[in-house]
Amino acid sequence: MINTRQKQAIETKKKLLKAAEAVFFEQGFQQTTIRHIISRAQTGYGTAYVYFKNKDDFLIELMKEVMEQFYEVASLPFTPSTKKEAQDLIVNQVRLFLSLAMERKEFMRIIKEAIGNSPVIEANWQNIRDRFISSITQDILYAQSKSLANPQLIPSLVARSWFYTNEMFMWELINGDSAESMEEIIQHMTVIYTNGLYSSH
Amino acid sequence: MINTRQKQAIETKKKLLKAAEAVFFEQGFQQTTIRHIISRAQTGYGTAYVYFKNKDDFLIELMKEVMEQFYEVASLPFTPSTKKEAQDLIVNQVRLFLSLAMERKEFMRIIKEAIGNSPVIEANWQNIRDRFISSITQDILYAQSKSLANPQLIPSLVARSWFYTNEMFMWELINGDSAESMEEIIQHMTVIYTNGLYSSH
DNA sequence: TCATTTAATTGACACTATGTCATTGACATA
DNA sequence: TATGTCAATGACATAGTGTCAATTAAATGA
Repeated sequence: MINTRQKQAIETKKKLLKAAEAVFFEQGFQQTTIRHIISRAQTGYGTAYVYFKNKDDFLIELMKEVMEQFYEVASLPFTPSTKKEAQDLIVNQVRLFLSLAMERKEFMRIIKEAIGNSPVIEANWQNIRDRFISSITQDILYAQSKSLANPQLIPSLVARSWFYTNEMFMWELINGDSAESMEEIIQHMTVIYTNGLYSSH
Repeated sequence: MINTRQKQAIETKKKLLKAAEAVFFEQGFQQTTIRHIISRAQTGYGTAYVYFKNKDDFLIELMKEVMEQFYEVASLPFTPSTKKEAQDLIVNQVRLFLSLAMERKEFMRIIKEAIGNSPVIEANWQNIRDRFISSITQDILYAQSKSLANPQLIPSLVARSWFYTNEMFMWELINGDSAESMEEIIQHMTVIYTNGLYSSH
């Protein structure tokens, strides 16, 4: 059912996407121009605009897969019956979140750069944030209902606090300017989150 | 000792700075062009480049005053002898940090936008981060030496965790998308930081 | 006072990038 | 074979940047 023409079109779009990814990695997002991309893809200038609205659009398409993976991590189940169990589940989710980002280090760097540059990509990232935060909010509500967590705290506020810390350490790790290992970071974040800096020790 | 010419020059630079600030507020950082600025300042196009290297340079100059104020908040003394006292000092510092940002709401929004756009401005902001983080690191070391804080935690890691939360809530408040009041946010952040989510209650 | 030097100001220019659109030509269709 | 369709194209209009030679007006000094 797919004729030569359609194959050709799909092929061209793929070529452009691959070229865009390569150029993004080599030059960064800001430095990349449409001309760089079409030159690498060996297509005419106008061809880029047949398949993509603009530079952002290339990255949005490339982001889709990673976005899906983040959404999966965000929606992991959380039904602990003890504090110990809760801590284990939390550590596990953080590890998945950070590992996923680290597996796509270069790509995440491009996304970081683009967030500050393109409102559409910022909105995409905000979507990921919102999914994690609402999922964590549910988790805290559950923990409160089981008398595991401090019932006086506002779940959505605590969820944001927790996610923001995770996100910032993620960017730190992506940039490679953390002196500590990922595991050390995970352990510390979790201890503070669950027990606090001034807890009994 | 200042002659007419020098006065003229200072006046022109001031005019440009005021114009830049106004245009940044009206159009945002990205949308603003040099032509917008010189048009508002009623100077020739080339004049902008006599006093400023480029658009970033305008904002860098405008940032200086706020940067100083952040540096002051970062270097507040911290020598508590009880946990209660520690908590009070922490709450106080956070309140000053968030208040300062909120007093300059529109300006902070511009800075946020520019951080993602200009590596130089990002570096400036990273400087503020670093000052806060190293100051908080010292505070934690002090608290550990007085047996107030968990001695097993790595101070610089905890400091980053704490500052990142503060920073992210600051941007939230700046954007006006927090449902909660600043005081609620401060209280929650501090409780989690010092006692943890799962602490005795 | 007037000629000369010095310095602030200027806009035209060269350059780079974007997004559009009329044109082209190869494939599909009858 | 003739005709229609659509992917591909690059020239063009537009918009922004940063530079620099020319201009203008103040400072200097004989």
